[in-house]
Amino acid sequence: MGRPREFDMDEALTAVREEFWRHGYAGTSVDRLLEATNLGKGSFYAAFGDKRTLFLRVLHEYATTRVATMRDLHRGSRRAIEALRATLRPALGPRGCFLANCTAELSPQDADVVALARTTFGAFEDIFTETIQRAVAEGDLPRTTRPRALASVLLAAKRGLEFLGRTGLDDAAVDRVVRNAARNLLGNAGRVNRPRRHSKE
Amino acid sequence: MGRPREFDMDEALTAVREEFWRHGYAGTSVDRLLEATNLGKGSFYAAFGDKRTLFLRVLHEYATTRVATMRDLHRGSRRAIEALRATLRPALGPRGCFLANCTAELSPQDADVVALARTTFGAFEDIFTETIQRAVAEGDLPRTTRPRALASVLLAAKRGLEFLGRTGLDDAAVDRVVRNAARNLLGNAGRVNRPRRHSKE
DNA sequence: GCCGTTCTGGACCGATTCGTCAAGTACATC
DNA sequence: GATGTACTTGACGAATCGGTCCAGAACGGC
Repeated sequence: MGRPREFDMDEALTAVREEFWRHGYAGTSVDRLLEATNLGKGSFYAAFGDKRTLFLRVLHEYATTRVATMRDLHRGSRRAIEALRATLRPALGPRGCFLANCTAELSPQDADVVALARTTFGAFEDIFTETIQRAVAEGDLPRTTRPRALASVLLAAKRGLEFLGRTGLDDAAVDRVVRNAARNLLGNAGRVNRPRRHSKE
Repeated sequence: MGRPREFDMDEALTAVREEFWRHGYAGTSVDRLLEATNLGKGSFYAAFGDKRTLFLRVLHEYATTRVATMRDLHRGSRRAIEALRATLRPALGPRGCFLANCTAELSPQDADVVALARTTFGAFEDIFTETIQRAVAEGDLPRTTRPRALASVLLAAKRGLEFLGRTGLDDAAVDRVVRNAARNLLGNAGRVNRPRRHSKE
């Protein structure tokens, strides 16, 4: 009943997320969103409500898919230790994590964003903990490992590594740090396909 | 010659930094800055130039004093390992690091901020490297330690820990992660005043 | 006391901000 | 094909944006 909408909802939401991701919340004007989605003002406000509501919506969607992806990657891994190593490597490119960026921008003034960040990264920690327990069972981490403790450190390291990627550090440099972090935190057990390098560093 | 300015320059710059810190670059209006500094528009623009120039100025000042403070703390420490442990503990409260926040907000669009971030955190890494070498010499880190590699990981961990503090995690929880990180990365050598804890965790 | 210089406060500017609203349009149902 | 319903387009509004400008005020040098 009624006139069907002409635009693809998912496409529009993706475009919106991309804009907020690139320019931050305050730095993204509604006009820019209209341009990115090819929507008129009426359609926009009818479909999404105001700017902040839409922002929280795409941020929530982003967070839940990130958690789901992470869970799949960990549960689906053949060896737990491999999932942990892969997790350390930031795969998001120079834009960093959408949620982390928004938290950095808005944390002093937006309790909703902070709450979302906490539950999301808390979920990450839970997933890590589970995988670490499995890695211990599989003999790739020492029996003395305290899963939750290591998981929290792993989470912090991951966040820090992702940040370093945003300071204009080239991929090779970031990758070096990632490998160092992996060695320090996860040891060398179960390491496969380690390239033989003879760099001075 | 001429009329002397009525306001205290340092006070004004501090107030400006505080506003940018709390609300981000895009989220801080000039009017807000006027209110925070108690300045008229004429005085403001005459003294500081435009918004972006002022922003970069306080950001630069922040970065250089952070580096200087860090250097003093490390060079002035009696035992190198103590400085490293202390560094891991985020001392900035829930607002996080001003420069890191700005980098997260502006990195895709402001090359100047990115450049400042890189040199600043690069300087941190240099300082860490120096201290780690000292810690090795003092027998608090194993001789097999690769200083630069550990320094980069330490930097990433520090940044990550600081971020966790922004997700509304209470201080006790953050502190637990800090201790875990310290144990994983720095070992237990030279540990003093370790509180005896018997928590379940 | 006079003058040149610098600072101050606020009026003012055009552009942009987020959001509303009304008039028109395209479809489903009957 | 008439009707009702939802979507589309863009004009419009009040508020705010960053920034300019000017008249007046407060000082140092003479």
